[in-house]
Amino acid sequence: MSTIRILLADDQALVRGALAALLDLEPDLEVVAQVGRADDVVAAAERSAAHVCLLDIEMPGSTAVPDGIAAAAELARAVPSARSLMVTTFGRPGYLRRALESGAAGFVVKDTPAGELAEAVRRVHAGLRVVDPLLAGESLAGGANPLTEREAEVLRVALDGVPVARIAERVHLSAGTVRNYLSSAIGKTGTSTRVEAARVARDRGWI
Amino acid sequence: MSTIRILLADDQALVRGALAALLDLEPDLEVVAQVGRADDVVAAAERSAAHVCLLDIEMPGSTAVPDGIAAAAELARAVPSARSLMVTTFGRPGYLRRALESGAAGFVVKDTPAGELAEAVRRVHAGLRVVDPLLAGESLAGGANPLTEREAEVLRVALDGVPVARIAERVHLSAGTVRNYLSSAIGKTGTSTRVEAARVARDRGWI
DNA sequence: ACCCTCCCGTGACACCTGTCATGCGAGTGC
DNA sequence: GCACTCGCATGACAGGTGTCACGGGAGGGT
Repeated sequence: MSTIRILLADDQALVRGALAALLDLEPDLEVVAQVGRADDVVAAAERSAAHVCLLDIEMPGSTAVPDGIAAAAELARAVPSARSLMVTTFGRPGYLRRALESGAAGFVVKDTPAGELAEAVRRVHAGLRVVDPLLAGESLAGGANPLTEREAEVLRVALDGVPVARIAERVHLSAGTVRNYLSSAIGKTGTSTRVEAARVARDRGWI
Repeated sequence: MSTIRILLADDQALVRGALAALLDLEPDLEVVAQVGRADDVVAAAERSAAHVCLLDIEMPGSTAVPDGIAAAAELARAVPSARSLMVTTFGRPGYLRRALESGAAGFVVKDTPAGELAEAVRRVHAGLRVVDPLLAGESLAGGANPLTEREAEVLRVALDGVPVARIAERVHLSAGTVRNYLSSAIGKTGTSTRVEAARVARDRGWI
């Protein structure tokens, strides 16, 4: 039986190398490529003919492919023979939903015991879906994203606490309009300031 | 020659297990304990007679030992035979300074190539200091922490964007006093809102 | 006792923000 | 055409926020 060819994508070289060491302990697994940027994934997957791609979500990239979820979407389109297994620090419900919508075959958080990773890779390679059952429950309970595209846009900028005027110029809207969207988002999130609203929206994967 | 006994402390089980796999590839290194909380470090280090402790900084813990830096300080006090090597995601200058002040013998970021970790462990075990040279430069350039203890305290709470009134009750001060401290911190950080101030203070390791 | 410093609080002011009602133009469907 | 929705903008208001000057009171040193 031939080995499963794995691509590792994580921006932290130490974690990448450590995961490679962990997976290479398994005789049926072989790490054939490693990248540190989301926009390098597709090319490396093609070149290495990887079967399974372990993708971190929080990873730098280009504007077109800014993170691991976007990389999974690109991969599903460009290299359909490769299957994506998301490996992420944060178990945000919205991450899971967006990852599965983007064509990922599996989703594990970095809290998972190390021994289970190899098994997750095998299951993904076998065509099964692998999803943390706890997280799947949260994701369903959380419900859909109630924010409009504009609300999400201003919230993303509001995350780092800049004044409304600066949010307005970054998104090319008037300050008054920005305040309207923020007010609406504050209502939908049940918070009382724009920064609180932005933080809960991020934690729910809404932005 | 006997092996170097290593304790691994990282809250993410997968990363912990992967680092263990990486280090166990080296014949002279042996991972003898693993913990996932800052306040478990000292007991595990004593029990396992570890020589070198790899400590993640961002790690949950008790109020007395809230993170990896506090664990390093406790370790230096309670188990002086064990030496600490900090391994962290964020290369914030203040982290480095605080870690060294707390008695850590080394400091590497998770961007480091995987092959260098084992060497860092050996050097720490040999009594040398290991510090990322790039980070060391930044740390010196950054200068000392200009914030007073109170300013740092209110900024920590301000990080998540809650209204001033809620900051005031959490730190047991009047709202007016909180606004005074925030105003001072905003001036020292060169920002214009409390959340911006809190974020730059955090990124510089001031809080 | 005296002065001095430091921490905390208060009050006042201008500005920023969150909320709400309203309006205007560009589609869209009938 | 007409009504309708939708995205964006405006204006007004109350309350929150950042800034500043000032003051009391608890140590600490002499």
